[in-house]
Amino acid sequence: MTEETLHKAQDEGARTTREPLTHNRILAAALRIMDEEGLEAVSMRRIGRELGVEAMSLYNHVRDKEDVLDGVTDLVMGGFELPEPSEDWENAVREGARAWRRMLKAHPGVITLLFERKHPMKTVEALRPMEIALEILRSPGLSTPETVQAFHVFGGYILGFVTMELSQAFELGEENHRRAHEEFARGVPPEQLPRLTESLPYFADCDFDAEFDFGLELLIAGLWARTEGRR
Amino acid sequence: MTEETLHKAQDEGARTTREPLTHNRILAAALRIMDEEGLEAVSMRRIGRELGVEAMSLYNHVRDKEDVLDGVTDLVMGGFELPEPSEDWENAVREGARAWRRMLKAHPGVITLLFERKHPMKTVEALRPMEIALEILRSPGLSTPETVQAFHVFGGYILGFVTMELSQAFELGEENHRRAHEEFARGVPPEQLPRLTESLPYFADCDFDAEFDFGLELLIAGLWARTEGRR
DNA sequence: CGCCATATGTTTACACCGTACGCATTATAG
DNA sequence: CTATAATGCGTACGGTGTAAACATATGGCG
Repeated sequence: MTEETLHKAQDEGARTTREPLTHNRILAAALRIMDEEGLEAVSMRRIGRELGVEAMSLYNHVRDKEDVLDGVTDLVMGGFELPEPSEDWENAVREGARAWRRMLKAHPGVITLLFERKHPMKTVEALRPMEIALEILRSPGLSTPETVQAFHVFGGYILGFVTMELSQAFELGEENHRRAHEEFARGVPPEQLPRLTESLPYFADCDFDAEFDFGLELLIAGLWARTEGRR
Repeated sequence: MTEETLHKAQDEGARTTREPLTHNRILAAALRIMDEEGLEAVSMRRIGRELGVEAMSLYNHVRDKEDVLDGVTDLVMGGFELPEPSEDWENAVREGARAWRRMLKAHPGVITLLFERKHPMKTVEALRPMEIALEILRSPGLSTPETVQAFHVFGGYILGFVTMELSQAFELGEENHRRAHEEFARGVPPEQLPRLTESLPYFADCDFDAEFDFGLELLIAGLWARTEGRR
């Protein structure tokens, strides 16, 4: 090790603990902000602050904000491990759907990233969950168009259910949740909206896990029945 | 009619064709912009331009932008006519679901308005579609919690399916659609993602109407079977 | 009619956003 | 060492929502 290298290393260690900016560090920071403060909180200035750097410095490692969001999408999807297709088709679909739901709830921002933007995913790893989902759905003998159809049906169900779930359970804390519901209920006239009125308590306090599984089982059973003659 | 009124009327007719700003005119303009240019195009300045007025003038009739978006939500939902509950439960659910899908596709922005914002709807008319949906679902003898469960399952399916549908069919024109899909397909390595590769043509050109009905029938049949003993 | 209060629209200004551009610093290559 | 490239920073422009002060016009009342 030469004098210069030693000196340099010492410099970095002593003078500046700040490690250099990186594409990955930027994406990680953006994901952290998105998960903790919501997608709308992710701004270039906010990411810069998170990394102790000015916003414009990010542009040395990233084309623009779109690029950041694309990267975050790939990051999340690339780290999403879907259970492998098994012989038990019904159980594979069930576990796959639950895994998708867990992932979407863990990173609510990716719903918007995936479905309200033109840009499709770019890396192979990010597309793997989709590949596995198609492989699972196909396995009981579905044709390719039928597989795509099943993907849209299951995918739509999972996506929409989690979206409804998140839109209702947004508040952080039981107390806020309860108060928000009570306040809403006060604005609903029972004589004009009887069904809504009687339903409100069950909207406020319902078992989303069980409800999700219930609808999921309907779809699985229905699709399974369609493939009766092929197995 | 006095001299003054005449004069005034003449003034208004001659000098200024511009009718006064109104809460409703603002909401209508916002809705128009949202449907034609997307939710992200709706800004106070853009609404003002649409009405030949400065942005700040809107604040004489509207609390803030949230208030505008709340109003647009109520406007759309208030004008949304859901088919009345009929004796034929399966058909009522089918037609209800299709009506929801049509509405969400006609006003894609309301998906975001309804599910990515805290503010619930305020007017009775805006809540009526939900009331009717609950009434329909309840009719074959479901308990109230079961009705809520069914609402989440059907609602989630409809919402998610339309979201997927819209996220894929965003491009205006057949040519763009085709080119975007071809470009995406070029980035997908067939040996690593065989299922995705074989599925891509069917993703690019699929019958969403038929696919939607397919999944819908699965849910209807499944739920109908559950109520077997109660009818 | 004159006068004033209220309602409505405008202007300006501030803090945020994404990002184009130019400069300063640092690391590396020749 | 110097020349070049990479990296971070500061400033600036046009966009956003909206607070505050101001201008104008309208309607009521003597």
